[in-house]
Amino acid sequence: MGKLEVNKRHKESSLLNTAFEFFTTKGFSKTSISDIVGNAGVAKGTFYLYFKDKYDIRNKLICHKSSQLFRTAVQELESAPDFQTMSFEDRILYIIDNIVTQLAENQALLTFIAKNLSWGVFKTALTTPVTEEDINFADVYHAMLDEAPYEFKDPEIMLFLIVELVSGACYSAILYKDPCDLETLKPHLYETIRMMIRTHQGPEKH
Amino acid sequence: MGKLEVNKRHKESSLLNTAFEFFTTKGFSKTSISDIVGNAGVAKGTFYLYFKDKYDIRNKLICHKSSQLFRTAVQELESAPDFQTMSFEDRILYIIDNIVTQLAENQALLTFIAKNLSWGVFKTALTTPVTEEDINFADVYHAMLDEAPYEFKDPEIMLFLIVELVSGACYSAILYKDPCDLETLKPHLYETIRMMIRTHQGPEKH
Amino acid sequence: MGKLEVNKRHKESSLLNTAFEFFTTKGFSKTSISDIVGNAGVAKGTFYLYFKDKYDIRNKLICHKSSQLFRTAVQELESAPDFQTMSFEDRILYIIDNIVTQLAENQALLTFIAKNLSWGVFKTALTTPVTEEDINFADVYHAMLDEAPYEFKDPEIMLFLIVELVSGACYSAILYKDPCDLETLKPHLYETIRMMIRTHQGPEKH
Amino acid sequence: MGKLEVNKRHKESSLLNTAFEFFTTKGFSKTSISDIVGNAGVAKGTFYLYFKDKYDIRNKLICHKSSQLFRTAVQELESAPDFQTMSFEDRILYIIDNIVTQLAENQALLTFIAKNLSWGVFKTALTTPVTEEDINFADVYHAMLDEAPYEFKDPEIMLFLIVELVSGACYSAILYKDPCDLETLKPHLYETIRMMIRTHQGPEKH
DNA sequence: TATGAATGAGGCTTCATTCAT
DNA sequence: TATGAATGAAGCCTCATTCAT
Repeated sequence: MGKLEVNKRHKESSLLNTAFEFFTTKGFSKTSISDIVGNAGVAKGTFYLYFKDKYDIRNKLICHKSSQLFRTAVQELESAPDFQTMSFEDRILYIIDNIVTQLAENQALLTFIAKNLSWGVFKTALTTPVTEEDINFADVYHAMLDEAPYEFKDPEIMLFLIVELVSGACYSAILYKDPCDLETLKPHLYETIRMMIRTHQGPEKH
Repeated sequence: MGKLEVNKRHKESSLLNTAFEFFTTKGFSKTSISDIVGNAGVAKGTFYLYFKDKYDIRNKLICHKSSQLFRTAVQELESAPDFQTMSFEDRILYIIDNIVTQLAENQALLTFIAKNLSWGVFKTALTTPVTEEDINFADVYHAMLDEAPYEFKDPEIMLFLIVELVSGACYSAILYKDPCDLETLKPHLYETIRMMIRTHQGPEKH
Repeated sequence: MGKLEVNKRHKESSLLNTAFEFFTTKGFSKTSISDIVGNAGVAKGTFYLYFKDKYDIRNKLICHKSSQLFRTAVQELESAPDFQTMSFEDRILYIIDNIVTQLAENQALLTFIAKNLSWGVFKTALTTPVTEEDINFADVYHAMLDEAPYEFKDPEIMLFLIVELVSGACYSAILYKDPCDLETLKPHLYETIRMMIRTHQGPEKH
Repeated sequence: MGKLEVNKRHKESSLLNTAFEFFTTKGFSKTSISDIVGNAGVAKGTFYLYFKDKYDIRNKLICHKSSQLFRTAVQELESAPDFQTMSFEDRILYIIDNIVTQLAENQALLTFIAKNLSWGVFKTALTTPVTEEDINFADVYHAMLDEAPYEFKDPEIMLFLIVELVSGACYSAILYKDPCDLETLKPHLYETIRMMIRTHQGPEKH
């Protein structure tokens, strides 16, 4: 049993890895199932045992990869030396900066995620972990809100606006340095985010 | 009939119109050249006399359509009764609201533009008019800045951030009402934009 | 539940039933082994323990189903109140009418049998029973001939001609009401059959 | 123009001929489009310029081939030395015998037609000629009826019964010599047909 | 007996593009 | 300019069958 299970897991992740490789280099629509199975060392038909079609594997990849991104950021935040004393605002910015840095270092991933991300997929990704290691960012976010000394008005909309702003802005700045490079953009971006948070900040909790 | 007549004289615009129709209904990759030429009443080969390939016609459409969007917004702004007395901030928001409204009323257009827009294409679109009627929004924007009583720091970055925020946020709110519908989003969005503008506001001009 | 229980005990008949269901609804070539085993609640490999391949299960079904058709007809004939006094001709027509009625009420079966029947398969079906209940129609036919007061010339050819005529004619009349519906056809058909029998009728037995 | 037209006709008939060759040797379902285009010396895509799909080319072939069969039979009938003096019955039997002979000499054609013929397709085939040479057998049949000295009751049903009888019976006799070979069958078959005609014969025309 | 993951050939069809007219 | 027949690579997916467990 164990053997078979392991073998299956192995094939599936082999397909996922290969697909990611191709999607980020050739692009989704120019990647064929043949490309994937060929490099994964698996027969064509086998692909369809694990994924419904090309769209299915793409969605699973997006979920998995964005989840990883957040997991890494949250882990690093929590192991930061001054984590305990950081304010809500600082924590959010820490996470954002961490993710932005990850993306700047992995532009293929940025391209892949950005071209295929929508808030809907994103929310799913951060809410329903695919593998055991994937985290549920929604929970983390709420925990952060609970720890904050202030109430927040419409925290979900706030998060939404931040995510849209960051993802759009970074895409262009990182990949095309247009209208400016990432380092130039950061102050503007982070300043804007701080203000967005403050705007949604409500009264102090009693 | 008129249609045929017009086709004869303006095959190019007939192709553009038909392509737009298909791109917004079936999507770009599921639209074939056959679809386009068939409905445009033109032969296959003729397509290639006007456009290099499928990507070419798409890009031209994006440019043209986004330009139209801005032209309409600017025109309506300028014919607003209180135009003269509106502040820079109000004018920007007027334009944004106008465009958002146009997109909410034309979701096919929204889908088409959003899926294919990047800051690069966008800047091109607003800088290099395709047809004679197309405006150069960059010029308009600079004129607005000139008329403002304040200096602005990095006005291009400011515009960039605004555009990214608005386009991302509206896409989700209009098409999926997620995380909230457009009307619910607007106050948050516009408030954020006002703050972004103020943040970039410099000293009064002398 | 009963179904699962029964499946466990009679996987073969479960496969036969499911296959029949699919063959008569989707057609033979569009039915896959997956369809069959999936709905029969059996593993893929198990199929091949009972049948050589797809053709094998089809042939077994045809044999079984046509045998059933004749068995029912013969049973009803024999339990008819006036069975003892019926002439050979009447008995043959009784059987034919009974079968035609069964087929008219079960058009899926008609389609299935007609599309896949040939005289060869048919003869096998009526000669070599598959299950214990299946009858050997050849024996029944010869018994009927023996009881008749006349000799018959080439009775096998006669039967052959009748079967070909009936099967072809009914297929079209029942399924497509073309060139006429079944009830309109019957008088012509039965009259023709009576004449065919008389033509093959020889001298009275001594 | 002429040149192009001729070229097109050429390709189409090349495809038809090749398809017929494969359908009659390998069978319909085992013949692939690749087989056809490969041997026709045409590109895959070209196939779809002339036929909707495999079923389309099959139907066109059936129509054409059965029409040819009848055309040949009717032509030979009309050039028979005693044509003028032949009775209606004799003429029908002449045509049948001619067709049966053609099929006995071309068993591939017999297999192809028999496996794919239904009264519906058949009627279409004999009513709506595909090429200019194809005849309309319905017209011929009615002309023959008109010339006969007798009225006929339900002549269409009569023809239907004859066709079903002949096609079923010959298929088995020619291809499998089962239950007897063609020559043995003929007397029975033709005798039956004569009787069927007489049964449908009405009063003499005045 | 029973399983079901794996296979991989092969099916059908689409489509951007070319080129002779 | 304009045509549209022809191309043929490439795409996606299905499926009967096997075999290690």
